[in-house]
Amino acid sequence: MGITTRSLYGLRLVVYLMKKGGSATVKEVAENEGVPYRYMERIVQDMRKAEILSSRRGRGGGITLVNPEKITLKKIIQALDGKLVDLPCFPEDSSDCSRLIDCDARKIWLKLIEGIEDFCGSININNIIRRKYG
Amino acid sequence: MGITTRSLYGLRLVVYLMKKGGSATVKEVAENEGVPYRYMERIVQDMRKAEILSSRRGRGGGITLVNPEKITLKKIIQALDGKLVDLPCFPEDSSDCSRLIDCDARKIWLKLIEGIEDFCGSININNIIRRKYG
DNA sequence: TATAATTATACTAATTTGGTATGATTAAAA
DNA sequence: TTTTAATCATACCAAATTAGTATAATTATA
Repeated sequence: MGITTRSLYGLRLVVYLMKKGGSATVKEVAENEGVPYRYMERIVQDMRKAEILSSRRGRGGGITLVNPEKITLKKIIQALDGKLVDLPCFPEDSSDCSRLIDCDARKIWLKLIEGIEDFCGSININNIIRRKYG
Repeated sequence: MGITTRSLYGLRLVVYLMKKGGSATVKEVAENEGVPYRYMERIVQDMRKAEILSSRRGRGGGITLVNPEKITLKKIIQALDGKLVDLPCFPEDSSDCSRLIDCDARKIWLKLIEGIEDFCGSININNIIRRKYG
């Protein structure tokens, strides 16, 4: 289970903006966080689509966190990697994998996924940065 | 965070052997679990090195779980994928990533990893199969 | 009108994953 | 003692994913 650089950089972006307590340009964040600018641009776009942040175009524009106090690790990873955990045994599509019905192995994986989703959903970035918890 | 087919098949192997309650040949397991034989052979080798199972060569040989009651999801994934969760920000090597000292983002990732490791370590396959818990 | 920003999309390179292939080794049975 | 049935050790390859670049369009301000 690998953490991608997309999520890695996405979290850095969120932390950066929270600490700054306002807006910034993508360029500023990329430079300060050591992330390739073009790459960061694309990460920002996905986060905007997921409504983690909003943006303003044109000179003087930039990005702002939408609801800082509600951003969890789960949201960031889902926005950038699509799924939090990807189980490659052909889930909802059914048709494939004849073993699916009453597959004990699969039940164990689903248990794992549920646990990870709950846990990631409970990791509130703002609370951690503000030292409210943990 | 993707689950690999190696871990997927490794867990199937463990469940198969537990239900059978004894030994089997790699070929038997591969056929019954719908896994390519040569691939399963390599998975078995890594699990043997991790002492999840033992093997006997030659005609009449096969594989057996070593301590079925102690096998967790953590052990299986670590044996087959190396790390449970891989954080690509150059950890123990230090030298790389000048941001490392007091990096809040990294602390959050380490918190996640710790949580996942604890959780996976608590998922005991035998207990689940025997319906002792869960 | 120039400039500084985001947006959209296409492309490419590197790495990882998933799987094959080949041959050696071991041990039991014929 | 030879055949057969099993694991063991490596090397190889192809497909998919990930990481990152490139280009041009759009938007808004100065």
